[in-house]
Amino acid sequence: MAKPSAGKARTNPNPPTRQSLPPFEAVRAFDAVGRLGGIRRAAQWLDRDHAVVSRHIRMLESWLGVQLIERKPSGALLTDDGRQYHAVVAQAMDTIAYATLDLLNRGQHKGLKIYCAPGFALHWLSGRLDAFEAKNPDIDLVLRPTEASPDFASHEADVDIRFNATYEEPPELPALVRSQIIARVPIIAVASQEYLGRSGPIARPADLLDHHLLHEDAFDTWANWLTSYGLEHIGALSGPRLSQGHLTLEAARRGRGVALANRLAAARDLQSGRLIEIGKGSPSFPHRLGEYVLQMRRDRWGDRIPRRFRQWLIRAIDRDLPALGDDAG
Amino acid sequence: MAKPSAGKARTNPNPPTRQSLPPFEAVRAFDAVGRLGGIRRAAQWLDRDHAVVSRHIRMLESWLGVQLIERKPSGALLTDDGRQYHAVVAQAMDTIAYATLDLLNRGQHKGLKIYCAPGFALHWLSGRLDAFEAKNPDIDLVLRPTEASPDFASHEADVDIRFNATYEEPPELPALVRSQIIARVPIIAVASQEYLGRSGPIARPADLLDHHLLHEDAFDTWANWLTSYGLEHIGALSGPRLSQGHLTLEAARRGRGVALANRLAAARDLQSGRLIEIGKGSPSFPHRLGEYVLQMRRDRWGDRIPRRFRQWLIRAIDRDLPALGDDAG
DNA sequence: CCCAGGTGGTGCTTGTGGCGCACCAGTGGC
DNA sequence: GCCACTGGTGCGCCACAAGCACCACCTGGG
Repeated sequence: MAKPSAGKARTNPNPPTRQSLPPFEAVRAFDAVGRLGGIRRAAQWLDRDHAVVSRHIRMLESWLGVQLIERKPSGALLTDDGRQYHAVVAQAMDTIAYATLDLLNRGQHKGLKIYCAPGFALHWLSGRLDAFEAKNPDIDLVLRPTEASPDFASHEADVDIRFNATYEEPPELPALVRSQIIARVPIIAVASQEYLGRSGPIARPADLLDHHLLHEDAFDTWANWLTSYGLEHIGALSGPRLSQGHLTLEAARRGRGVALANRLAAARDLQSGRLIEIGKGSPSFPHRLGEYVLQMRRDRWGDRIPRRFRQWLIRAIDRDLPALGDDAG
Repeated sequence: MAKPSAGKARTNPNPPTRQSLPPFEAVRAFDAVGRLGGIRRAAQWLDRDHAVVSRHIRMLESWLGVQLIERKPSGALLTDDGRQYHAVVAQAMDTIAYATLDLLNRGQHKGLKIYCAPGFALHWLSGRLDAFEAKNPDIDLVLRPTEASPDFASHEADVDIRFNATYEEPPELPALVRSQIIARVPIIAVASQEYLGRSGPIARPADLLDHHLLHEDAFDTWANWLTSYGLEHIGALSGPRLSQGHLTLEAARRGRGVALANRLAAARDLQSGRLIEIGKGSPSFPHRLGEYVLQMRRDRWGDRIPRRFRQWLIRAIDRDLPALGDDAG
């Protein structure tokens, strides 16, 4: 007999054939179905497609060689074997879940501090974040729109979201930061219908040089964008400097000139018609792309809470993206 | 509050945040490490690479935000948190394992009847099957070398293993049978050193027509193989018909002529030098491949025992394959 | 009567996570 | 000093989980 080994384990020293535990995802699905009495209901609870749960149950039944549930048009009912098995399994899963929660509270990672580019917070994140909060009531969320990234070294924030134009030099990241692109969005010039009606025509990017350009903090944004279309020697640009993206959009809405924005930030105005995308679909204005990037400490990448947030974020964005990337719409 | 729903479940009607169960493979790894006091030991017990276990533990710690084990050069020791968590988790896993075993015995699928091409049984399977039996003492194994496939419809066997040359028309499978290729092996001509010394040279496949060809049941095998090299109008072949593959090999060993065999069946003789592969490495003899195919009832594909067998089989073959497919060796 | 809204099942495609391999670094006994 | 252990890690593979779209079926209500 092998040595009972380290740490005076109080657990069963002669484990059962641990190797023959059924595939766990299937057990989890079975637990949910048993609890809720229906495959679709269980799927909803597990936040999965019902097809997944259906297959898991069948696989478990096949694996065990025992029928666990009866499928009725009204839902799924446990068989006798199933009920017996479920009682044990559910109890065991509860045990693990409670112990896990205890431990989670011990490690006091209950907060998630998100720094974020102001535009993204205003136009997208703030409106959807409550859905994430509802799903994760145990997480203390803090969202803070800022101009600059946090100091990750001093744990100023857990997560940061920024926007970079792909035609500009990407900012250098510290070695301890890991990043992931979460969305690619066109960067477009926009103005109000009224402004376009009374100003000169815009057939090519160069035409914009004769227009009222609305700037954020610096002139670079417009300059780089125009340069990316092959314009050289743009010279000194002029126009109001409004310090923040949403102020330029506001000015554009009021017909004060042409603003540069990414389509996500301008989505609502474009849809309502308050702003018009200049050169939309025109071959003279091929899309210039920007990307939203999520960044956080490399060594925290796998942690439970930011991991949850990342998963939720990319799924939520993927849901919205068709409306943004679509050229025809 | 939602309805407590069907089936008067005796289980906790107000489940804890089931969604926040940790990834299960990680928990399983942690359980093993806690039991055995070392990552490599746990890996061996779980029949996994130690890298996997190492990563799972780190992931679990990161996910929980709590350190579970201390790594020492002498092995891994549970921390206080870890010990506490492990006691609960191990107990719960035991519970599930026992309940599962109960159910497995209820569904009396304890047997596995394997039909198999005689050559495969003789040269490969029979020698390794004891390893599978040792790992799965609960399974009643029956291995039966047969010339023909079993009748799956009447459950004559659970699993069947056959060999097909890829240049021949593959046999039609019944609709209820599912198959999987488990190995690709060159089909080669072999003879003894002594025979080759006293007979004419063999530089091209056509030269074989002047030789003593050792046949299995019918002449087709040689005929098809030769045809695959572009030889036409081969005419009537002659030579002894020895009814089974291993008899032709035996005859070849004794210098009675040239036998056709797949490299797996001939492996031992090739290695010991009793047989020589004709045209080895020569551009005139590009490899003709055959494949071993596992087949079984489609509706039993996912069942626990054949599934286990399949997994073991393909892994065992993969371990051996380099020695078979290797041209230089 | 049929149709709308519920149930579970399934073929196809995609993406991710589990995995092995090969290699590394640190430790301790002989 | 060597060697046999320990655990950690970058890389590439692939099986499996998951989503999607669609199917067949039942049932109750207009």
